[in-house]
Amino acid sequence: MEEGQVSLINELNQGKEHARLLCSHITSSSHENNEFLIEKILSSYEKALNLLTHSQNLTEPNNPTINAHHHGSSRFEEDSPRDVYKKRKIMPKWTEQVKVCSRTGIEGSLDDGYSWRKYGQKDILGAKFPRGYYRCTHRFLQGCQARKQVQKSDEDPTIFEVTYRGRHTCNKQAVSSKKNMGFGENNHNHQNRSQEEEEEEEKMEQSLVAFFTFEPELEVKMEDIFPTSSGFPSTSDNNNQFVENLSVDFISPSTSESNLFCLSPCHMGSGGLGQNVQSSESEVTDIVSDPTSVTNSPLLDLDVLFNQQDFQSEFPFNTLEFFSS
DNA sequence: CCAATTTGACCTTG
DNA sequence: CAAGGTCAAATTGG
Repeated sequence: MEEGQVSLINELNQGKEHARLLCSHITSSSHENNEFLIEKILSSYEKALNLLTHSQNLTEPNNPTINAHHHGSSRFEEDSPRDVYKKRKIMPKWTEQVKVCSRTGIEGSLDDGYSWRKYGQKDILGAKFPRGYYRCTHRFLQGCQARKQVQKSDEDPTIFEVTYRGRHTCNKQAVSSKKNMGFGENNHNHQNRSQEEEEEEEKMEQSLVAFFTFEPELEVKMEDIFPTSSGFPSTSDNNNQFVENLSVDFISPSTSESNLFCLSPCHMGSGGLGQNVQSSESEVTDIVSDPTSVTNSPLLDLDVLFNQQDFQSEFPFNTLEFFSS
């Protein structure tokens, strides 16, 4: 898919998400929260409209993760030892920007409910922080090929860009270990930091707790955004587990003033381009099928409205022509 | 003692 | 050839 289309769909999806969040919080939440969400919704649709208006020039210069190459390579025979590299091409790949809010220290994490094992780390040219490479813990037990890369954002150190590759084929969405949340960067290139600082950061990071599985409503949303996503499991098992693991501070009203925004995955990135989905042709059919996402939002009207236009990440037709003609 | 992480070497890709 | 991605031996940690 073309970059502009990705941007457009992301914007629309984002608007949809904010609207839905607003639906579920509009009765209970504070006034400011509602206002914030409304602003985000307006901004998303504004950007979407701009994208449509300037449809000739849709490139997003500042997002290196968008490289929607569709290698049509349909030839991969036997697994030679070095087929690892071939497989890269045909695996579905999507990027998620995760914000770890740190105002109170514990408001989110990169734990997505799966257990990952780190297998590498690289300094990336032009990036302040190294990139961590993770694979599914059950790769050898069950041959699960899922992998992810985690990179701390240059501008905002509370934002992590998580790129998933391949889906989980393992049954066990085994207990996620607190240590495997993806804070991969270590400090071999930050010599100027004091030991105290490093220890402080480590403490903070280890105390972060899962949020993707915290709010039942959110799980449904994540599946709407990532129809193919196995990265955000929604078993109630996991849910209970994480709730049990939450610290009292986190749940208590005294610190919950703005949990709403931290629970929401932030799709930021310049130009409003944050979350994007790419996939190889072999996966497209999987993505476009399964329109059966049902939520039990209190405001059914709005929900239905948005679900009717459930903007898929991969359209079976030319999106821009469809919208602009 | 076993499992996870670290880290430099090695490999692929553009 | 340089940059990114993976491997695997050494190290760390529970």
